[in-house]
Amino acid sequence: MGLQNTMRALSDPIRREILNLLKGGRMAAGDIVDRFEVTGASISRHLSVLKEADLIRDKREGKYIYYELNASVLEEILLWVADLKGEKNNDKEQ
Amino acid sequence: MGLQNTMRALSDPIRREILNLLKGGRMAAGDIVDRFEVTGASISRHLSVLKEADLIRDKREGKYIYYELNASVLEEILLWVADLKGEKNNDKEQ
DNA sequence: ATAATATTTAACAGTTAGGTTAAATGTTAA
DNA sequence: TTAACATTTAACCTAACTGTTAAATATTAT
Repeated sequence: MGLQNTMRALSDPIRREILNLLKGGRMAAGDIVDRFEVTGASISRHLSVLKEADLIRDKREGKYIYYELNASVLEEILLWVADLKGEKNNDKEQ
Repeated sequence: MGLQNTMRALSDPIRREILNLLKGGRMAAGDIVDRFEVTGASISRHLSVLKEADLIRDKREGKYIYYELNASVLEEILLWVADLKGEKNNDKEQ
């Protein structure tokens, strides 16, 4: 939970690309693996990082495990970034 | 440059906190150091990571080096996140 | 020029991250 | 039950990250 988990999860390009893929709908782990040059084990750990961050959800159906995007967590990032971009006044820190 | 640099820079909590501090206006490196428990050398490297990502700019004035926020880079993140949150249709990847 | 202050850079140590292969687990089908 | 398939977990290796202390650089003041 929390911004830290989310930011850390998003700091890896493969993980961001996985999220992009899932934007188009849920995918089985194996289909995700096929989109990358790294091993299934490696993707599996990326998926677990994304899951810990609650950026994706998984659901087993038979021998497949489907992953889907959970974009709601991204709201926190939007707020954080917007706040930073927001009122950029020139108050001096004391 | 690019999203990767930005995301990596934002993945560290100290660096995010530095950006938050700079939201209130520019600060000299030493004043930033005073806000954290780690050494000046450590903060200095955090600052250089943020600078590489173009999230901050620096300007020497006499013996002080002032850092200020460059929030414009954050636009890219907003776009990326918004896109991910956006049209979440249910097309299957082929 | 020397000293004092502000900040960065270098060298090193410990930890974390991401990749690989091999073994383990869960599910389906023969 | 055995085999085949899908996925994860474990063990291991290397590279990257973050922190420390000490040395280097830049500026100002004496």
